[in-house]
Amino acid sequence: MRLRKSLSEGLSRSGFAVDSAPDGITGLAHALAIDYDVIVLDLMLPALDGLSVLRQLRDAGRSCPVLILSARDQVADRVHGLELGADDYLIKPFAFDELTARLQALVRRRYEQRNPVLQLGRIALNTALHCARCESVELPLTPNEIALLELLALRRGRVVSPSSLEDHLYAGRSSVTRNAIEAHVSALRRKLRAVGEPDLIKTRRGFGYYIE
Amino acid sequence: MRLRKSLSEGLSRSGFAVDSAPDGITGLAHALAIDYDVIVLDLMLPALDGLSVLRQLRDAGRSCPVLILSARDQVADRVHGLELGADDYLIKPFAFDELTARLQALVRRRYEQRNPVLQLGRIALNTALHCARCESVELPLTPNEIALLELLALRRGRVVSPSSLEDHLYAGRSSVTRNAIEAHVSALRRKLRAVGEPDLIKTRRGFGYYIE
DNA sequence: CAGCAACTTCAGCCCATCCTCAGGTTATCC
DNA sequence: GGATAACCTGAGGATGGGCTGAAGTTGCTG
Repeated sequence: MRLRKSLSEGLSRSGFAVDSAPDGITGLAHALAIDYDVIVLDLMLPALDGLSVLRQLRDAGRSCPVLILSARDQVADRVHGLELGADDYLIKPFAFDELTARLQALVRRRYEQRNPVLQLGRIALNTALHCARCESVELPLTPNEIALLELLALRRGRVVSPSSLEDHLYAGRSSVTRNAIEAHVSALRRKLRAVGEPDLIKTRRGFGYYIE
Repeated sequence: MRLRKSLSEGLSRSGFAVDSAPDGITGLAHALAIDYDVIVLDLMLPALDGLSVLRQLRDAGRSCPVLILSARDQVADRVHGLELGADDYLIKPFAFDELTARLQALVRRRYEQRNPVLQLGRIALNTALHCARCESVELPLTPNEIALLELLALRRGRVVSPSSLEDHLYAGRSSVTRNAIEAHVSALRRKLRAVGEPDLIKTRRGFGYYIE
């Protein structure tokens, strides 16, 4: 309980957008519903234990990176977790900095594995460096604009709904106006237009935005 | 008992084509014989309990999406169900809308995972991009028209009632004239006619619309 | 504390989209 | 074959979704 809350707050402060769940079933449901960048999974969970959550996640074909938290004496479980496809583990108690470092490594590795550079028309989007270049000149994008562009790029070929974009930009934290997303899209388009890519981000009325 | 009947009727009214079975053995037999889009499985069943049904279904190599219905105090069973490969669960009592929403999600996920493009005659309907093409030229469809076409396409081979279409287009929100649907169908047909597919959407007088 | 950058909200505009109406057309039933 | 109900469709006014510039807010930095 206390651990969950303090982790949540600490990670938020460190710049992660955090969603947290009180038990295994809820957590699994979230993990199946949302494509998280990384999952921190405590092996000691109410309702559905961590290993089962992990197994079902993998059985569902989800490759999302998972970091396991385990007690010092849960050696067997930890090993089992790694066999089931966990990507890293940490033994409680741990230094908070250690956790953020590992998580960043996992997130980075994930995007790099998928090839960190996505080519979108004349725009080269580097998801590892979080920057976009047009013929090797860097676009001056803000964090939200980059995040938006990455979300659309990683799901290109699909329409992404504004509410889904909200979820990923804000992780359910604040409740913002629907217009916030529109404003960011607008700003992003202006900057794309300035380098001669006016039609990269398209609108599908009534559904959302998409690329390609 | 009562639950089964009312579920059956409610789901039919919501546009699902429903088969129901009074006990586990019958249900399992149906599930093995027919490749359903989705299965709603109550854990409390006569003759053969839900978990056994699920296990045998999975043992037979069937990957059909399964949604479990369980009582609030059946936590262990629910967990077990998820371990056995159920895709979602709902705790009784539940809101009916919640059920239809989950079922829609399961059905859609299934189709989209396979292939987001449905071929309807010469029309290629992309459910991920929410657009329709005829020999690579895009049809200028409005959101409601696309939604309509997708609903009919996902249930092709079956007649879909106007009230079911209403439910899905408006999510129960507003109450519109019955004519609204007719108007949209009309507009959709006109656009299909323009590309040489005049008879894609057919009318079954007194029941509704269908494709193929 | 001032300055600045990023973010969110506000307000207004534009126009695609919707719904309804009214009248025409087609199927069904006796 | 006529009556009736179900369905079709074009037109037009109302709606509201989406875009954008500008103003207000927050939070960081020096």
